[in-house]
Amino acid sequence: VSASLSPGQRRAWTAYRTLRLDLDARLARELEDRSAVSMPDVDVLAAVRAMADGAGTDSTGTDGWPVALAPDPRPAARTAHCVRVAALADRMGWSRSRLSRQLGRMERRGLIARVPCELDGRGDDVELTAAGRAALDTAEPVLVDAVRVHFAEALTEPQLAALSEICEALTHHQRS
Amino acid sequence: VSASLSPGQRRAWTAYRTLRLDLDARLARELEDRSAVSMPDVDVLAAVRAMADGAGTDSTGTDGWPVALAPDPRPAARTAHCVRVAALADRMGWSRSRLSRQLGRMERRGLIARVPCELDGRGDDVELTAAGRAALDTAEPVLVDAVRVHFAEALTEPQLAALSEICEALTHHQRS
DNA sequence: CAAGATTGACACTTCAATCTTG
DNA sequence: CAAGATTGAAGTGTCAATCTTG
Repeated sequence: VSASLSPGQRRAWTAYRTLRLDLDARLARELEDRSAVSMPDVDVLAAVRAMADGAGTDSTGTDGWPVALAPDPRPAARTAHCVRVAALADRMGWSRSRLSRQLGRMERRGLIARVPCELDGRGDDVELTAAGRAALDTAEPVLVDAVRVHFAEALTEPQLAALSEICEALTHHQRS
Repeated sequence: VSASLSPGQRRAWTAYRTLRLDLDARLARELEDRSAVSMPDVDVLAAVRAMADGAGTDSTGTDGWPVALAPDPRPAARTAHCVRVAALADRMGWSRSRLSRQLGRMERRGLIARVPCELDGRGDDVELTAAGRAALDTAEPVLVDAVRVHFAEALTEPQLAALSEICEALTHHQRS
């Protein structure tokens, strides 16, 4: 099977790919300019806070705040009250290796700490430092504003609904 | 300005972000499984071929084939008949540094060659090797098929049109 | 000095191998 | 040995120097 795409298909693919490149770069740039952290940093900080606090599988903060506007948390598996690396990785949909490296960089910068887990000597628990909490408090509104300005407010309600449906359909189609 | 997003806005953002992550990973994976090259490799190979052959600013191959399904080529600046790194970078919308590194990796793998430019001794011309051409010939249909299966054919004509308009609107909004 | 191009330092990501503890 | 977690090696990307030639 190898013909070309139709004009309509090609237009959509090009438009999607162009948007993806521009928008990601823009959001990352604004976040890094206006806060001390990067997108992956925010993902981790928010996920750690969510697991430490809220306990549950819930992806939404108590105040209606999205957990860092992250994508679907995968089916969560909680362990105890401490935040294990594997549980965090599963919840975020990240590989262990990826998370381990990200935690390493963040630990060096003082955003998180790894403390040996009492209950199970293999590996550590992850905790937010005061600096990590502060950084997250600064970064989250910056990120939400950027998403609002460069994405949400540029679309009408019907457009938002159409985009949601299309993206969800594609995601579902692909996972099937 | 810092309130939360509306439910519709949040749904759209989440759907978009989830799609972006899944789809990119899927396409990259299929390409790398079924060919000897990566997405950035294909971008470069196709852009070099397009500049070496077709000359013009045109982004579409003579046979109606998209140049690697790449995003908008930026306003092209051609120099001579040889492919200079800077011209290639501009055309692709890549930084020089990024392209230089990518070319370095590709040269090591024998996909492209850098030959000293006669007309202007600063820097080299980029050429496809036979292996590079072959790799591109293998990879392009693989990539198009993946885009068709995981993107284009999962959407109806009206959905394709709607998605194109939405993505184009966002891109335009952001560049303005 | 300008322009063409590369490099150093670092952030991010993946895969496969590894180390440690249960 | 299983599971928890990190690490080695390599690809990818950015910014700020840097080196070379015009």
